Amino acid sequence: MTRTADLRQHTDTRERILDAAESLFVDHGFEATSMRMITGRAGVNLASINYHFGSKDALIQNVFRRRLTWLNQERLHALDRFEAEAKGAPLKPHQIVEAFFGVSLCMAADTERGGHTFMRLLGRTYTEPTAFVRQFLAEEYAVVVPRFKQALLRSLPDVPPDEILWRFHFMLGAMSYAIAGTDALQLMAEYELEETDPEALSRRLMPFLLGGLRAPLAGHAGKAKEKGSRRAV
Amino acid sequence: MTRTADLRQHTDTRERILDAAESLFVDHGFEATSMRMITGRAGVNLASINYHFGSKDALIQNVFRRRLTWLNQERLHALDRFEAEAKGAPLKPHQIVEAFFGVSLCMAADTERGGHTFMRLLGRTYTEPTAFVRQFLAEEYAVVVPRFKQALLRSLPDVPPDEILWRFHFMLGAMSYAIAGTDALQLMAEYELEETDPEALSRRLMPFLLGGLRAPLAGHAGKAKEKGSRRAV
DNA sequence: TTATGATTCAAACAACCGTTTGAAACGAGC
DNA sequence: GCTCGTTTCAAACGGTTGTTTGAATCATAA
Repeated sequence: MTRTADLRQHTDTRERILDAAESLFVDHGFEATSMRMITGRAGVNLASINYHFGSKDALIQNVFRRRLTWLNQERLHALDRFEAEAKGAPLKPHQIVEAFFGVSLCMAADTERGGHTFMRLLGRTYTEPTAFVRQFLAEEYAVVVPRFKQALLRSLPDVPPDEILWRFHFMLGAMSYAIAGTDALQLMAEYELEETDPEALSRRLMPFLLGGLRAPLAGHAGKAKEKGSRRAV
Repeated sequence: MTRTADLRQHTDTRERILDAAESLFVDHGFEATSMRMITGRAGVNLASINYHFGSKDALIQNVFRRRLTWLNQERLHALDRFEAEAKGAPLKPHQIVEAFFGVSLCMAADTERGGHTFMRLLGRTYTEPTAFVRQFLAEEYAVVVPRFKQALLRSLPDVPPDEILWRFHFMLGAMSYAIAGTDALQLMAEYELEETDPEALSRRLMPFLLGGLRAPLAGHAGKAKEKGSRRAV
């Protein structure tokens, strides 16, 4: 067997399984997606998942690794580019947001090669209850999150460190809902939601993220009530 | 049988099932939580779920309805109070945010009666793939979302209507991650995340939401600091 | 006490789950 | 031609799923 032909065979059914699993996971979740559904859509034999990946859990990890590794590299490269451009000076907040979330939205805009599907899946998985999935995500983000946190710390020196991390987390949530949420929004507001255009989404989301990221801290003068009828409820 | 005793029996095991299901759904998701797990934790017979609720799907709906109806009523009441106070004038954005998200965070702060558990579950369910759950959520929100949208429209007359809805959606995502996310954050940043204090969360989240909600629209002059470094934090 | 309707219970139901198996089919090297 | 490692295939594995059943148990009303 030539080496190339060998790999072709491998990757052919492997990719078909990964594609089928990815889209089915988005629509039904991990648990509710059976291996028979996956192999059925992929047009391959039931046993081939265990043959190529070993188990269903290993398949899930491969679904993520296939795209997430590349995505995080792109995020870091974007940050590298801005930092090289800044020549040692702290980046501006909008550059950091652009490096992380802009790249993410760019991937979410790719509807043809499955980037959109994957980003929807990824957004929902941050809050995934399953232990091994969350631990796997933690490993994938172990290097990228501290890099962005440090960049934000330098960019916003007056903001306490843990505040930065929380706001990063808030931004992550807003983005996940924004991507996964064409459905959820259409769901809550039964009328038209015309624009699924990815560039329009970016134009909407980025100002929101920056506005939240740079918002004045609570306890700074505040807004009129603060302790008045703040939580009248 | 007296009417009261009859109902007592009903609600006793009913409530135990609902409590057990709620906490198990948060930890394992709907599909991965079996009826035997639920009845086992509740200390009731396996068949009692089908006896009291009819099916597992109906149980899921009851888990939500038990708290969501009340939550949405509180949200509307808070809005009513602010509007009565304003005597016809448009509300300020922070009041609207307070009415919706402040009430939500207030429920999430209740760790003793399960409010915290439920809000974590609710946050993850907005992006839930299962069709019938999402449709159910849509019905529950059918009245409250338009009310808040209209209040926001009056409060921010310069912002286009669909922009408002998107930003409401972004805020929803940020809050969901904030509540569900003590785990996710601890996951991405392996070091300490000392404050789970609900009031501290409110102090962090609310400025972020308001900053995002009131952020200048894209296409306005651009990012080159808009008003100097007005909100440089 | 007896009769009655509401709950609880142990047991079983068919259907599906993820995984394993051993044989069949395949393609490349001798 | 034949051989050998890789991949595919149909079939079955034990176990779990949500649901149903019919008898046992309970509390009340007569």
